[in-house]
Amino acid sequence: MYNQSLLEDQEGMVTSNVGFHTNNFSCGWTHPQLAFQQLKSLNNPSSMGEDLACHLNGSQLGTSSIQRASAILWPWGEMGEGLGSKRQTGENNLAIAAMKMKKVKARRKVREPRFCFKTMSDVDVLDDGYKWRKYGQKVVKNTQHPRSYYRCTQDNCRVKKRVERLAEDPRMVITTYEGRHIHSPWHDVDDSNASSQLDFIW
DNA sequence: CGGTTTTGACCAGCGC
DNA sequence: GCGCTGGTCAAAACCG
Repeated sequence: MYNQSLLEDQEGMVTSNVGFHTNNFSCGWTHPQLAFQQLKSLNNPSSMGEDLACHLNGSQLGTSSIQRASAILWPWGEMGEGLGSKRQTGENNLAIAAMKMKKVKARRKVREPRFCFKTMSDVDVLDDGYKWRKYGQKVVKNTQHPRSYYRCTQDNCRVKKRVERLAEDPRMVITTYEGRHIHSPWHDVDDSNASSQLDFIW
């Protein structure tokens, strides 16, 4: 059901502001990777490799996990298409950044898949099941909060993520993932039973 | 002592 | 060409 609406809107979207809408789509994701898994299952298998963004609304974030969330989903590559009327929003600051990155990546041949989560949280770094090492921090223009850069600690895994707080609402944390893990989450290593539930790589 | 974080320097892309 | 900006590097500091 959602799959249908996603695809129809995705194809039809040219000028809408934040892509296709599945407002208040409820789900019981407990981790960002599960959210992504859900996202992938909703999407057309042929487009599973596309960059995707996941905007989590009203999530209750404990110290380490998202208990529940509603979501607006949109393909990352289309986020910049209809910025016109919403240029002032935090969502579109993100979209503008995405558009800029798209340009950069278009020049460089390799374009890693990306998607982002926007969550309300006191903590900057969500426990998404993977281990990350911080490799940089940067103050981004027009924001009072620095952006942090992380890399997956696993050998040969080149996944990165950026973490920043929304200027308009510092309670909101934007986590952007880039690339796909070539290994299972650390939680799986600790608990082999969990691997059957989190059996995917992104 | 090994892994992680911090932070200033450096680099590449973009706009003017 | 130049300045601005975002992303990355790498040495030093920090921590368990």
